[in-house]
Parts: sequence; C-alpha cells; structure tokens
Amino acid sequence: MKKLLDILTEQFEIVMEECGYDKKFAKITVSNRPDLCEYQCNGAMALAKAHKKAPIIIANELVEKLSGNDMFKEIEAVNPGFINIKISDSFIAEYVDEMSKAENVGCEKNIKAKKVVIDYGGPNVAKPLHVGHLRSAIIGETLKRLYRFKGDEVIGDVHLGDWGLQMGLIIEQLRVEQPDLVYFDESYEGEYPSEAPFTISELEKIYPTASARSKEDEEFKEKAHMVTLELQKGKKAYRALWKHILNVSIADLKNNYKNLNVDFDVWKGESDAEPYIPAMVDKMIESGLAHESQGAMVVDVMEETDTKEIPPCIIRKSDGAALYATSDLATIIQRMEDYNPEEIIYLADKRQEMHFTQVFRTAKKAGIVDDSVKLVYEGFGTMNGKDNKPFKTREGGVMRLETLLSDVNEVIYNKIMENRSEDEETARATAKIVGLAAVKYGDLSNQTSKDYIFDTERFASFEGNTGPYILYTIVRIKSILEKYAASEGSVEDIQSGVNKVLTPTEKSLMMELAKFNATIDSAYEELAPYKICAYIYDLSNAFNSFYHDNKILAEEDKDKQKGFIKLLMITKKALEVCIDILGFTAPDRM
RNA sequence: GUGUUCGUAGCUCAGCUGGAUAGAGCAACGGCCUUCUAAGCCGUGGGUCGGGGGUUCGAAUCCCUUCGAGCACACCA
Repeated sequence: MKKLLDILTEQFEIVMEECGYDKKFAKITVSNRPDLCEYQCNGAMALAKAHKKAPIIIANELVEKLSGNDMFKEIEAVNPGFINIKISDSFIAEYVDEMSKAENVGCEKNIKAKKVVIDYGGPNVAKPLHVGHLRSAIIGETLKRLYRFKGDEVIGDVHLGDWGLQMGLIIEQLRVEQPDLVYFDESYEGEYPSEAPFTISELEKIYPTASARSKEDEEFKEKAHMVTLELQKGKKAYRALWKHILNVSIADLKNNYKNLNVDFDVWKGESDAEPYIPAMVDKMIESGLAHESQGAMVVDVMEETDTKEIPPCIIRKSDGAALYATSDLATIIQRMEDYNPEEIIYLADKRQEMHFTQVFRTAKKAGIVDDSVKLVYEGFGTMNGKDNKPFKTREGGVMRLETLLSDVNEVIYNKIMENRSEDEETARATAKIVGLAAVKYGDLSNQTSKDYIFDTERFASFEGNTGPYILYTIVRIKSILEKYAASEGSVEDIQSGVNKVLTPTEKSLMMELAKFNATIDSAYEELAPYKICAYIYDLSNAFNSFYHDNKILAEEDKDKQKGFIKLLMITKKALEVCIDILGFTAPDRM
C-alpha cells in the first residue's frame, strides 16, 4: 500500500511537470505548523532561484492547478512560498479503511526476502545474565521481529561464550571441590553419567570462585590452562563435563530469555566455530594475507580513506592461540556454510566498533564472504544508572538481569494494588507483563547508539512516554470493544468502514494511523526501533485525545458508532503489531 | 596525542537529507471524574539549541574554529 505522503507528493509531481518544473521539488511533509495546516510543500522556494521567479508566484501557480482535487479540503499558497494543505475527510477515511483491509496493516513486505543472521546474545555459559546483556537481547529481538514483519527470513543466534579458559577454570575448580567425581578418575573407562554433578546455582558459584582463585593461585591457573587445552583436544572426561556445563547453563539461560520474551532460533557458540579455525588461519598464511608481526600472525586492514590508524587484525597470538577475532571470523565461515545469509547483523556494545571493523575487513579480504554479503555492526550505548555512570547495584557490583526485572515488577505490582482492587495472583501476572513493557520500552525508545539512564522510578511512574502508557491505551480500547460487543454484537461483523465525516480528534487519529507504513519502513531501513516507540506514543496520544472528545458507547447515531468502533479496531491493531515487534504484549486489564 | 560520538527547558529526551513561532515527558502551577479505566485529558510558566565565526533569501540542522564530556586506539572478550 502506498504511503500517504507519497500519494500526496505524486499529485504535486504531476502539476509541477505540467508547469515545467523539476518534480523532485514536489516532496510533501507533515506540517510543522499544525495550527496552519496538516501537510506542506516547500518546493516552490527551492524552485524560485532556478526559474528566476518569486516563490509565491510558483506556489500560486501550483495551488491553482490543484484546487479542484478532491483529496484536498484546503490548499493555499502563503508567503514567502509555502503551500499549506488540509486533506479531505473522505480521503483520509478511505486510506484508513484500506489499511484495515490490507495485509500487514498496509505496510508492504520486501519484494525479495533477504536471509539474515542476527547475532544478539553473547552470554557466557556458567555465568548469570546481567544488565550488560539486556540491550543486546531486546534490541536484537526487535530487529529480528521487524525484519520478519518485512518478510525477511531471519535466524537469531545467541552465540554463546562456551569455549576458552573459563571452561578450564570451572572444571579445575570442580576437581578441587569434588575430587571423587568419575570425571577425574584417570582409570575410569565406562560411560559418564547423564546427570550433571551440579545445579545451576552451584555452577554460578563455581565460576567466580575459580576466577578469583586463578588471580592468586598460580598453580591453579596453570592447571586450568592445561585442562582447557585437554578439553579442546577432546579429552573424553572433560568433554562430558563440558556438555553438562552447557546443558545446565543453557536451560537456565533459556528460562531467563523467556522471561524477557526473547527467543533464539539457534544456540550456537564459539565452540561451533572452533573446528574452522586451523584451516582458516593456515589458508590466510599460505595466501600471504596474514603475516608475522611481533611474533603474532596479523592481517593488515588499514585503508587509504581511513582518518585514523586501524591496527592490524590479529588472528593468532604469539603463543599460537586463537582469540576473539579469530573466533568471530571462523563463525562467519560456519554461518556461510550453514545458512548462506545475505546479511549478518551483530549487536554489540559500541566500544567494540574497532574490533568489528577489523573482523569485517579481514573477512572480505580473505574471501570468507564476497562483496554481496552485508556485514553490519550495530553498536549500542551503555545503560547507565542515575549518576550517568554504567549501571551498578547499590554495592557497586553487576546487577543480575533477574534482579532488575523483579525490582521493576515489584514497583509496578505495588502501583497496581494502590490503584485497583485486584487479587494478588492477577496483579502479579499483570505486573510481569507491564514490567517487561516498562523495561523494554524504556530501552528501545532511546536511539540505539546512545547511552541512556535506566531509572526505575521513572519507568515505574507510568506517566508520559512509557511502555505502561502505551499498554494502558490498548487496555482502554479493549475495554470499549468488549463492552460494545456485549451490547451490540460482535465487532467483527461490522461491514462498514470508518466514518467519512470526522470530528477533529477523529481526523487527527486517522492521520496518525496513516503514518504506520512509513514509520515501519524507516525503522527497518535505519535499524531504529525508537522510531516505532515514538510512533506508538504519538498514536496513543492521538487516541487518548479522541477518547476524551468522543463518547463512543453513548453515541446515539449507530452508524457513526460503528465508524468509531472500526477506528478503534484499526488503532488497536496498529498498536498491537508495533508492540509485538518491540517484543512485549498488552494485558486485558490493568 | 590521534580518532570518534555527543553537548537542545531544572531533569530525561525528540527534532539534524536547511524552511514559518525549536517540540514532548517528568518536575511546578491551574482546570476536568453521577457518563467508555483520571495509569487519562485540557491549560500556564520555563530556552542566548555549549561559545564564536562562515555558507544561505532562511541554520538547532551544513562548514570551520573553540570549550566541555564519553568512548576507542594490536596479542582480553
């Protein structure tokens, strides 16, 4: 379905060409002076110089040609050369009716679906999710849903940190704590138990203990290195333990992500890329792409257009070990082999920009991906506390994600109990839904690349530009639709469209609705979830004004009432589609 | 030091492919519930768009400069 502004622009393009002007100046925008008009065209002023005419003359010329067009209710030229437009009720009403019938609420899918991998998890096994994992998860989840909404095929990959020294540390610490386990019995030759010798909470304690110990105890650290090496070489006992660590940890992670309404299609990790590393590195060396520098093997990635020094990408340390970049490169090979995507998007902290620049350039130079594959790094800003410094617990530690969520839920639960009489179970369930919306909207409504302040008080205050406000709006609509259905019959049976003669707030709501496809498209093109947030906030405002100015259930003109109900249905649909893309849901009551 | 992002109301943020009077929310103040959820709506006050130059008919927006802040700059991930 065409965008409203494009339809209006086309009208101007036609008359501009008729008058001998370049149609690129026909662009219509939403008015920045709503007191004067709804839409505007500023092209006449830009045309003035080229045609050596006063802009107002050009504007008048165009207006005269358009004045008979029934899309417009009013169209006038204003000094110095603005063209002010008000559209007709019937035009906007027909547009909204078309939206309600169209697939995807009138937002067209891509003609050719892309295959895309989104890498947006990055949690480490055996470590709890903390607030540092929040942004990646919720922004990534939203992009995945947005891409799917546009018709693309998306594979969301959690990309676990499941390899490396940390695994050795855990196993070695386990040996210290439980030396009698069969895994540590060198003479044992049977099958290893299928039950893990630890629970998730035990596992979560083991890693910090081991990590602290390795900093003080050289011998322990040495052993952990050995264990890591043996694990990587495939020692059966350690592999079996490693599997247990993975299984226990992944089960817990899945549960945590589920609470965030975040869902990954594949649970691959660094270990899956590992097998590709030796051949990849060898090939880079053989081809002459990689060269030795200070004992390490590196790939030069500096380009002439760079404004600063880009250090070479190290693919093998001087001690022969692989590192972050190596693993990421091997992961690209694995992904190309498994999925052959046209695009890979990485969600990572914006401080990692240099790293991804190096990796992407190396991947292209090494021919791991050809030029048609888009490698996208989407760096996000830091989530800060109220002091505008990276978010910490009161004690200065890293806050677990669970804790953050339950804190927010608690505040919201208390608000619900203050405002409404609800039984505890219902209130808890509602608080969970609203809490998630508060957290996600609070995050997504900021531009991805910017730091933002996570302020529980503010998010929990429920007022203004917040997730709960959006949900409240949806709940209001649901409530009216329910009541209407109870007295007048199913809302789905209404065959007629929205009203064609509009009250002012009714028209404003329709004009806001009509921005849907343009908003989704620009959010998609710019990877900008905040645009969807801004849109549903405006849409909610428009609805709430409409709600106050029009009595829907008390409306005596039944046809007009049906038109209202129809408008509510499409508004609800637009809001619900948007929050679904943002990864949260609305309760039935709150 | 080099590069990079940013600096808009007391606070949190939009606006930045140049257009009319720079917008929201919070906080402050004042209205609106016998009527669809007042977690709402309507209104008032609040600004040298960090400073200075330039380009332009026109600059928060583009260019230069300066001040201030964050971040990154090869063997961590």
